[in-house]
Amino acid sequence: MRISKMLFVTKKEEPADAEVRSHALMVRAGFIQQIAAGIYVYGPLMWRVLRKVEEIVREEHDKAGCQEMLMPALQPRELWEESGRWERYVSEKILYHFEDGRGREVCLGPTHEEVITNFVKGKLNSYKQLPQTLYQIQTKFRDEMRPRFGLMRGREFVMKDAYSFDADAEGMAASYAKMRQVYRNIFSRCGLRFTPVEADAGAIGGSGSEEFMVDAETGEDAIAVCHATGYAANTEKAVSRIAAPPEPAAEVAMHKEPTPGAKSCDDLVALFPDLPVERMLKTILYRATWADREQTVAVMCRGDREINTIKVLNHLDALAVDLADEKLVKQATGANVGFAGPIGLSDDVLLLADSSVEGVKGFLCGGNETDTHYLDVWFGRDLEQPLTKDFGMVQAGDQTVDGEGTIEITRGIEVGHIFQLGTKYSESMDCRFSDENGKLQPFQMGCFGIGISRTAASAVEQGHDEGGMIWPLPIAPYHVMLIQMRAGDEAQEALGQELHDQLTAAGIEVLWDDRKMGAGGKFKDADLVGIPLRVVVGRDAADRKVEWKPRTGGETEVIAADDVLGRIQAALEEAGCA
RNA sequence: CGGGGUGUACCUCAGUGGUAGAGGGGUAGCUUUGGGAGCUACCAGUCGCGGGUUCGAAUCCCGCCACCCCGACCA
Repeated sequence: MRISKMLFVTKKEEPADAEVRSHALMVRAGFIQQIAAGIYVYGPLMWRVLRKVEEIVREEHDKAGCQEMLMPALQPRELWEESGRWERYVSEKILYHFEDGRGREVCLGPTHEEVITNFVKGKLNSYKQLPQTLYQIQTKFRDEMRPRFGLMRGREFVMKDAYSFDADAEGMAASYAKMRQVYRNIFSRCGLRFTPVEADAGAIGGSGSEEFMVDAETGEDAIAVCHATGYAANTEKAVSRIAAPPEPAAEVAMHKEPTPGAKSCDDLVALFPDLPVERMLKTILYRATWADREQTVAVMCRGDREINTIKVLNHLDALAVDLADEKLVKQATGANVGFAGPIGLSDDVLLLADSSVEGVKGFLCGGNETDTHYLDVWFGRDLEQPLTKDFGMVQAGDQTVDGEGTIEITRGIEVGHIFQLGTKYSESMDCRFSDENGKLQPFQMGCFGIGISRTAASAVEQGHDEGGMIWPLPIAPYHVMLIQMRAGDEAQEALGQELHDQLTAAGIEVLWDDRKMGAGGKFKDADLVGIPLRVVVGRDAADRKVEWKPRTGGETEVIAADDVLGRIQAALEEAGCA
């Protein structure tokens, strides 16, 4: 394709509102344009990238026996009432919903468990038809509270979602394991560095779940990894083993200490320099919300640790667990914020503790009285140890639970998430099949998502330099950038055309910069757009010589025009997209 | 939804009460031609919207809207 005939518009200046490189570069290069918060136009080059990602996704799914289909984005309220998710999605303000012209309520699908479950109902009737996995690639709509980072978190985005149907839990686990491999293949083929991690299932529900994280500093998720043991988990879910707390020198009776203004552990460390922070126990207050009630919950943990509210939420099986506001803290503790403790809390407060408090002797904790803490407190002696469970957040330097390795915290972009749903939707929507004994059973379902547009953006987040984007060859908008130095030069024009035609005939996608403009601008644009392979037709065109100049790495090399095709084919093969 | 910020040309921005600006961009011409080249001329704005104060408002005040950033959800 000749650039001179294309809508190819780049900007010299960065957009003012782009926070991350992928966003800024894609806007500068004209790949995307924002039209509202979290809503983007995909330009011709972007669309080529998205189609390449989609094609890899399709091929891998089809190879694994999955069947592609397409479900509607527009969905009736009734379907969501059946699964019981309407209320929750509406109250969490995720769902785009409105009345149609006849006063019926509809929504734009944020996900498709309801539609697919409804679709297979009455079609998959027998265990003999199982297992099956169906998928689609489609635009999803979610009214994100905070869209950001360009395509990373949009309100409208392209997603691949797949759903598996099995007769029993073993079957579901097998379907899940198969998809796990499909996902590894997909992200590998896209040329991305990624880490599969154990994950929390969140609002989708179900048992096991894993996320696929593209390694990137700017990722929104923190992940705990251990290179020695191969452990990898989202910090929402991650577990670890921590060092035992230091023992007190002597057993002293519990007593109150004045601690004016000491609201945080830092303040207390300053006040009690001889007391290790591991022997200061924090008590954090939360408000837990269920569909029909609320409850104030206090969770204790060691001073050097943090609470993981997702673990608390899962333990309580609540809809939400939020940090208590000042008013609630005063009501529960009778004190200002910063002095909550386990002793003398209001009776209606549920007290829990993270396992980090186990074995802590002679500790300091809040006094439930402004400017007061208790010192030298012992569980068993001064109060009973509350229900203790892992409610903690892993920290860099923790041991893995098996004690075989050390955890470090890195960041990633969640591009895929796979779930074992179990019977959550098949039960609620009464979607069943007949088993070997003729008994009706709900399907064991799995669901599997890939953010197509996010995957594309994450490739840029992972591949860029000061000059611009660096696309992995398998998903680059074109395979090769053919730069013709001077428009109008006869030898260059002829060789450019010859190469373009030859490569195109060989199935290679060529972006041919034949524009009448200075060399500087062409090179800058080539760097910005980031086509990984580059051929320059310039002053040696009459001798049938060109420059081989990949986007990154390596010196510029003068090669014979006749060798270009071979070079490109070798590069394609090496990148696994031959 | 809470807290903070910004809205001026297609883009990036300057402009603190007195005739709306610069750079980039686009168009035309001449010169140039290996890392965003030079000159000339031209194009381009209801200063987010509504109200108010004032002889006079981009500028001051009030309201609204949009976008961005920081916190709770998710691909």
